[in-house]
Amino acid sequence: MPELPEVETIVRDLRRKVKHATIRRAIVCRADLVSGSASSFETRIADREIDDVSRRAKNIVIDLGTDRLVVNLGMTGRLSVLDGDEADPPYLGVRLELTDHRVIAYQDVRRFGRLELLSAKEWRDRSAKMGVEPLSSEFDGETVFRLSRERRVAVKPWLMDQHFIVGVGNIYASESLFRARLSPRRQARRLTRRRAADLANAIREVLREAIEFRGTTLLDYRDANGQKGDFSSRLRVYDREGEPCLVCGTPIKRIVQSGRSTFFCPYCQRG
DNA sequence: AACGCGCCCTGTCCGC
DNA sequence: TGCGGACAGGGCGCGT
Repeated sequence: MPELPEVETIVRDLRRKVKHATIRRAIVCRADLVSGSASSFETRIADREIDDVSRRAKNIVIDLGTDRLVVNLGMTGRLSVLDGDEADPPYLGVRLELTDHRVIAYQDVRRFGRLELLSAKEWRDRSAKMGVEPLSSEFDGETVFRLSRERRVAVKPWLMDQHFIVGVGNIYASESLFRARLSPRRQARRLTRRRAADLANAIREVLREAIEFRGTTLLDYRDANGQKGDFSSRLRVYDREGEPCLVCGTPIKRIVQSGRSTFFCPYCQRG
């Protein structure tokens, strides 16, 4: 479900709401969602203060001092702050009860998500192995050019491979390629420096705009307040099969690459 | 090594 | 109306 803009939206909400709050106790309702045993997870997280909330790739990182609670939302995970007197929401996986009686709730219909408790060092090592952040200052056309060398895979699945660039998933991969006027089927290694620069700019632009609009809700995504994202209506190709291209009017095409849907304009994206 | 594919799981929608 | 299949924002592990 959530790609970089959706995760970033949740992180900003959470930071504002629960930074410096203290977790009184954790209750694991679905043991398969947490790493290690449910009881050790509950024990380790009790009586911890939340020093900060941040994002790395598509992960929400809750800084608990010596430990990091790392939440990956999978396809349908939701993290929200509840008042505490309300009933448990559906598909509740984990409840983090705060000392001020609010509750951070993790819900997940499909249970592809994960909550992991790592030491600061374990998290640092994990983070060091991840790809480059597309909104960081080290990301530019040269980065895209360098990382794509010798990659025979098509550029669209390459964009979604978190070993190279993080945070871009199925929606924003299609949207970035449309803005850069690049064919999703082109081999990554065939990108010229010029095309790589166009793609880097398109990625940054679409991610920034999507964050401004608080992310894209197709079905399940909600922010930390339970609200939908507003970027859905700004999508130019994703989920628009058969509809006219907003630039040239050609019907948008859907193909399958690496088992995932790709949407593109066969006329504008010949390059 | 790099890449494609199946799988994890539940819900929804569409065609017959 | 009912049913089976396709599909859904992610990521891992397997085989080639």
